[in-house]
Amino acid sequence: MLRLSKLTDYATVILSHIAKENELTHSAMGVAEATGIALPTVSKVLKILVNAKVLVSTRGIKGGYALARSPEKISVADVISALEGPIALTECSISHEGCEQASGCGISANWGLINQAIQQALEAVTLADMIKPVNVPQEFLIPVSSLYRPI
Amino acid sequence: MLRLSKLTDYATVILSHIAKENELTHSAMGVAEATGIALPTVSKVLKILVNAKVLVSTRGIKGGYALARSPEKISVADVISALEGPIALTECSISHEGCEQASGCGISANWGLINQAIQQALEAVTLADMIKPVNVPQEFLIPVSSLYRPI
DNA sequence: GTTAAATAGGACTAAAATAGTCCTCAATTA
DNA sequence: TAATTGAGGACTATTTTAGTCCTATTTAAC
Repeated sequence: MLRLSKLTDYATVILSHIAKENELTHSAMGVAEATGIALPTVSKVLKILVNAKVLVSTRGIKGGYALARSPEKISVADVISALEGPIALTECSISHEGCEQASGCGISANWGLINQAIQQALEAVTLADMIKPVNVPQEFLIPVSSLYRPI
Repeated sequence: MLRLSKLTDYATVILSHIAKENELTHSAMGVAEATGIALPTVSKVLKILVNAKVLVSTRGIKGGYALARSPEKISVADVISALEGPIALTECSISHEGCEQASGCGISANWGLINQAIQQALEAVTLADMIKPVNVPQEFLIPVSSLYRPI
C-alpha cells in the first residue's frame, strides 16, 4: 500500500505535539499522556528521533526532549528517513548488489527518477506546515526532467 | 523504508518484458523463463494484474496474457495500486475510522496533500517510459498549492 | 468427443518485518 | 544520595508478505 509504518505515524503526531510548545522540554511521559500513545512506544520513537538528530535530549531530573532545530527546518522526509531508513522504493535504488536483471535493467534508472521526485515532495513539507490546521505548503514544482543526469 | 513489496517489483519487470513485445500473448511459463522469476510467483502476479485490468488474459491452449492498453497508458501508479492497494501513506489518508486524534488532527489534511503529490509523480511515469533504456519522462510539474481544495 | 495446454481462484505454509514491552545502565539535579 | 529522566539493547508477539500448490475452468487441436 506504499504505506508508512505505524511508528512513523506516531512520530509525526509526537513531533507535532512537541512543535506546538517548542520552547519547553517534554518528558516521554508527558508526551505519552498528551498523545494517548503507550509510554514504551513513545519512548522508543523519541530515542530514534534523537539518534536521527531531529530531537535533542537532556537527561536527569529536569530532562526531556526538544526539537533540534526550528519546525520550518524539519521536513517530512527527515522524519520518514529517521524511522524507516533511506527513502527508496526499490532495492536497486539503494544498491545494485545481487540484481539478476543484468540483461537489460534500464528500469532502475527510471526508478531513480521517481524516487527523486518523491523525495523532493517529502522534503518540501515541513513540521511547521503540519501543525497549521489546513495548510498550503509553500509552492513547489518538480520538473522531473531536471532530475535527469547522464549516468 | 517507504518501499514497494517484492511483488510490485516483479510486476514492473514482468510488465516491461510483455510491453517489449506487445503484440504477442505471453504465457506465464514463457514470462517465467524470460525473467528468471519462479513460475508460481509469476503466475500470481499475472493474475493480480488481470484483476486490476492492467493485463487481459485468454484461456485455453493458445492463451496467455497481453497488455490491456498501450504502454503509454499504463502508469507506475496503476501498477503499484494493483499490487498494493490504494496509494496512501497513512491509514487516515484512506479513512478516518478509529482515529483517536479527535482533539486536533489537522495533520491528516496535510498528509492528503503529500499523498496527492506522490500520486501525481507516480502517474506521470508510464510503462512506455520504463522500457526506454534511460529515459526522461515527459515533463511534469507538481504545484502543490494547486492540490489545495477547501474541505 | 477427448486430450492437452493454458488461466482462475483460493488455501496454505514459511519467512520476514514490525510493533510493542521490558530490563539494566547512565546522567542530572535537588 | 535519592529521585527522576533518558540510553541502549534484548526479547516476544503479531502481522504482513512471499511463495507454493491444488483443484476448477476454458479453449484449440486432433
